Amino acid sequence: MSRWGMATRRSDALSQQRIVAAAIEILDADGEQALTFRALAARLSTGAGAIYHHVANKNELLSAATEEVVGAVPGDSILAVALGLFDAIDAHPWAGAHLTREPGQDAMLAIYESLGGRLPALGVPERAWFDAVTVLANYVVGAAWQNAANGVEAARRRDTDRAAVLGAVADRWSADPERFPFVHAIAGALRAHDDREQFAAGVDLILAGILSISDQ
Amino acid sequence: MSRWGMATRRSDALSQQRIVAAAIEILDADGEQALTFRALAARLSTGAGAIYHHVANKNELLSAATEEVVGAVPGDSILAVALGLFDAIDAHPWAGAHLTREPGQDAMLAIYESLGGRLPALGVPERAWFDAVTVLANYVVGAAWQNAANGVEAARRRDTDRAAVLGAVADRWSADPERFPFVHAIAGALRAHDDREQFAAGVDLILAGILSISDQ
DNA sequence: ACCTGAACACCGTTCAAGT
DNA sequence: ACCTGAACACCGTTCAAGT
Repeated sequence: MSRWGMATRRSDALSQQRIVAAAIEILDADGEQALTFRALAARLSTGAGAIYHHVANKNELLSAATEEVVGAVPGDSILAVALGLFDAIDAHPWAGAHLTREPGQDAMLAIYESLGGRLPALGVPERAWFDAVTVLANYVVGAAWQNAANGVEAARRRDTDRAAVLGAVADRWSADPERFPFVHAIAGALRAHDDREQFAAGVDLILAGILSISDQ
Repeated sequence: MSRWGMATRRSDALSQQRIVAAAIEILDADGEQALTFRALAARLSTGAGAIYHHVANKNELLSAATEEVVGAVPGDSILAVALGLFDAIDAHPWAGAHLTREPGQDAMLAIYESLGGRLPALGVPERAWFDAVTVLANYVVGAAWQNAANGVEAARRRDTDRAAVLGAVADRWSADPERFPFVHAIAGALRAHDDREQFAAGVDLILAGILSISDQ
């Protein structure tokens, strides 16, 4: 064996990294239900059982894939980070689904850090940090996933775009003004709204609350 | 046949209502993964296929069960409604999981209505209603589900209580102060905190933001 | 040590056959 | 019309057997 024998190996040898990369390709191309160990093994030209030598189970695989696409979103401000997460979840809806399915996972840690890390510099007192970042993170992930789910729904119904999906939701919201007067009142705003802009307005509302609490 | 023949029938005849009630019993007793059509059919002394005459599929069944336990939470104020939802999701964690899995579902409509319906009386201008209720609903459902998931985790590890679970999370948050300085800084607050009280503080923060935006 | 792929123990859903 | 329960078309995961 040559002296670089160890370095070359089989060039297609399995690894966590290659498995997660292949999983992300499947998830992005065909959605969450397309990710099965059989499909993943086929794409990696191996057996389904081989994957278990590198990832413990499907949940860990999804967590690793989620960390890959939402970890370390850059941004100079809380709003910039929030919009970065919004875009990442819009591009990878399955990551939004996984983040909400497992609230305590490691990927959430990175989100807490990148959103909350800017609070001290804003002059927010330490006693408010925990509440502030909890509200921010829950809103950012929840609203981004809600938006991404609308995109998935629009893709599922091949004949409609995202505006049509929102219109359909607005119709449903308007359907029962007696039981749901408030929802009926905001249905128009839903129909007219721009997802990303509205998302940013929500972040601003929370920031206003944080600063208002801080002054007390 | 007697003249009350129609009214009596088989007393155990299937119906949406009975199926949903049985599903909730299974979900509350043994958790989400225990709800299978076979287990449900066994509890109802029928065949699995019979259920499909009354509910379209498992997703619809979960949606109906979720509406049952989080629909129409009473409360005089936004905080009271929010705490009612917190308690409902704490008592039925699977409902929290389902609400976050399907953001656009009907049960969410009721939540928007009960949380947002109090905004007009607070003097919040109509242009702020949509943002305000979106932030509120995402925080309430997200944070309540996060809390409930901690309870599920505590139950799963039979030897620990909820405080121990939070302590373990806090340990994880403290583990890497270089990469996660902010998370490290708030780990202490997590360990010490009271879930329900902290949840209420988050609602207050959002309400402060709503009122601050309203004054502009 | 890593890989293979058949086998196991399940699922949700369908559907011919019954009442 | 409603119910029955076997059958279908899958899953994630395990594990004996290979290299």
